[in-house]
Order: sequence, then structure tokens, then C-alpha cells
Amino acid sequence: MQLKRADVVTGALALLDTDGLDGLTMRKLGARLGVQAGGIYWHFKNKEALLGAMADRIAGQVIETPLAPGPWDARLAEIAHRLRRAMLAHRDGARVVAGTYVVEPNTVRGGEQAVRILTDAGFPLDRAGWVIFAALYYVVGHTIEEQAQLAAGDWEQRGAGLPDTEPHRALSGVIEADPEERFAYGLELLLDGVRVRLAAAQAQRTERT
Amino acid sequence: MQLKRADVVTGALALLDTDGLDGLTMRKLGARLGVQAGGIYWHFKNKEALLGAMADRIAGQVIETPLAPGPWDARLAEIAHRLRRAMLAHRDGARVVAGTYVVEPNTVRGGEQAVRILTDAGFPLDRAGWVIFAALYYVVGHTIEEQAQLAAGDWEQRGAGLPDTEPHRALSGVIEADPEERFAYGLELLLDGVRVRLAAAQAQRTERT
DNA sequence: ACCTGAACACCGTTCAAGT
DNA sequence: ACCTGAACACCGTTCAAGT
Repeated sequence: MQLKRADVVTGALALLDTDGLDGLTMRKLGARLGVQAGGIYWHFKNKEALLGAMADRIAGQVIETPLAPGPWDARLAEIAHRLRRAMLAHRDGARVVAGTYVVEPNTVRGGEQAVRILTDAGFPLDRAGWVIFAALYYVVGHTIEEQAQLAAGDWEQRGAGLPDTEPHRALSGVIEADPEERFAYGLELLLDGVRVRLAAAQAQRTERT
Repeated sequence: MQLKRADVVTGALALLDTDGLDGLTMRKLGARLGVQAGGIYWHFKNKEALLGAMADRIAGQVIETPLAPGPWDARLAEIAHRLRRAMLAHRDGARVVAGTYVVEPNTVRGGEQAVRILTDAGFPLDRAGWVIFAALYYVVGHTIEEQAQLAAGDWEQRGAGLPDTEPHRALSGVIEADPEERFAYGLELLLDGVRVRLAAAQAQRTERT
């Protein structure tokens, strides 16, 4: 049975789970797939293209099952939570997604769906994309750090001997918080911003009537 | 004249500017500094530690000059803008900062200052760290993409032949927008969220009186 | 069409030995 | 204390040649 593009992606994601992004090499992937490293280059132009396909497979989970109907903010939050979960499902998943410019089909579709949710709610089209990108940066950034599991001791043993002030404890306490709760909190911060602007846009529309 | 730790960082940042993060190798850095690649390891445990020092030098620019007095939101926005500018000042600067767990002295100090601005404004200490981290993810994520300069054509030539819908144009239009304006917009989204929570916290305080 | 074998041009890191 | 020289154990990618 010959190797297909999809098989390479599947094997690469399995290797990612066992060896992490830094351990994901073309040679090891070849060994797992039963081909030489060079053979992979028949299916993918280079490693970057493979990583792009991996990212799209991960992000594709977001639009796999249809979104439950409901208010726009709940639907957007659901997309964000799905993306986080999809990235958490693979070791270094967030780094893989972050490292690729998401022009793969699934990712584009997910972004379009998010834009539609905003515009359907009355949000101006020319700003919807900005909001979605801002949210994407937050979701990916948060999840990268979650997966980095920055060793709990790092903030304490930061050497420099800086005073153990209240602000410092507030910062170091962040990593001890429940990641899910913290994720939802930051997301709400962004959604609040959208709500403020949505209310302003609607007030303006009412004014004109 | 012998090499000092700071000289290595300076040379590494210069090499970063000319060759980018992927071109930053210990051998090339050694050549630029006039030493063998192995010699650098006397000053830094490994490449990661060097990148951490580079990140701290970049981020350190944020707290170099004191912040002008003013309302909390203007001060926080100023910090965010400074961090963006500091990262933009070096090729791949945002990727360098993103790739390191920021426990270096300058970065910690910057974070503490940001927390203090929030708590001075009446924001609860136990959530201030969450806000700062959320903002950090946004700032770094935005700037990484800015520096990636994702080739303007990417969204158009995305092959799959997806329909050229309105949502799709909203997404692809993002990269044509003025990055500075877009950056400020997303930041305001987050600050709106903080304002909403600040107002709620103050209302609760007034209630009790 | 799909892959092998082998090479090319690199990497980060270590470490005895030098000064 | 600070660095050299040389090696170790890898990389991604290319490409003639095989089937």
C-alpha cells in the first residue's frame, strides 16, 4: 500500500505526540512511515509545507461538527474553546498552529465562519476580521504557554533577587491558576470589547431612525 | 579585549538583524565575535539561554524610560506600544521574545509595572496578572504576524478555490490594513474588557457604602 | 508514480587541551 | 578565566537511479 499525503500527516502528528516539535525530524518520520527521509519530499515540497498540513488538520477539528445555535458571543466562545482543545490534543499543537500562516482550507473556513457570526450580529464587516485575528492571537498565545508548562519554579528562582512584591506574586500566581478558567477570562475581556462596540454601532443606527 | 556576556548578546542581535532567527547559528555568531562556536558556551549554557538574554534585551527597552503620568489605560497602552516597537526594531524580534519564558529581570520588572498600573486603578490583584498575560499574548501574536509579512498573495492563491465570499474578503483585507491602527484597535478591545470589569468592581464597592 | 541510496552542506554541543 | 580544535551525533534537502 502506497503512502498518501494524508498518511504522512497522520504519521507526523503521531510522531509529534511522542517526540514533540523539536523531535519531529524527516528521518524519524520516514522511519515511522517505512520510507527514506527523502521519500517524503515527493508528497510535500518541504518540512514547512508538512507542518502547514498538520496545522490545518489540527485546526480543522474546529469546524468538524456544526456549531449549536445561540447568541453570537456564545458561538464565538465555542469556536475559541474548540481551537484550544484541538491544539491541546497534540503535544506542541499550539506551536505547530502558530508557526504556519493559516491559508490552508480548513483554517480559512473556520475564520470565515467566525467573521459571519460577528457580521450576523450586526458587527461592521471591515472590523470583523480584525477582531477575529486579535482573538486568534490570544487563543494561540495562551495555549502555547499552557503547553510550555513553564516550570512552576521558574518565577521563584529567577535569580536576580528582585523583591518579592505584590505585583510579582500576582504574576507568578498566574501559572498556578486553572488554565481553563484563565483562558475563559481573557476571552471574555475581548468579547466585552466587542459588546461595547456592538452597542455603540446599534445606538448610532437607532439615532438615524 | 575579552568577550563579555553583553557583547555576545549585542553580536547576536546584530546577526539576527542581518540573517534572521533561522540564520542565527552559533558558528556564524562565533565568526562575527572572533571566536570559535564552542567558545560561546563559556558565556551561555546553550543557545536557548542566549536567546533568553536577547529577548530580555529587547523587552528591556520597555522600561528604559519612565512612563509619562496619566490615566491607567493610556499608561498600559503605552507599555504595549513600546513592546511592539521594541520587537519591530529587530528582525524576527517578536519570535525571539515569544520563544522564551520571560523570567529574565527586565521582563519581570515590566510585567510588575503593568500589574501595578492596574491595581493602582482599583483592579483586583488576583486578576491583574491574568489581564497582563492576555495582553502580552495579543501584543506578541500581532507583532509576530506583522513581521512574518505574510505574502499579500497568500490569501488569494490559497488554491482550494473556496468561494470569494464577503467573510473571506474581510479576512484577507486584514493584512492590507495599517498594522499600527489594527494593533491599537485590538488593544482597545482588551482595554474595554478591563474597563467593564473595573466599573463593575467600583459599583460593588459603592454599594457596600 | 513513488521511492531508494547516497551525498551535500550544514547544525548544536562537548571537552580535552592550550594560554 | 577564557578560548581553541576537533570531534560527535545529528539535521533538511536534492537528485540520479531504480521499480
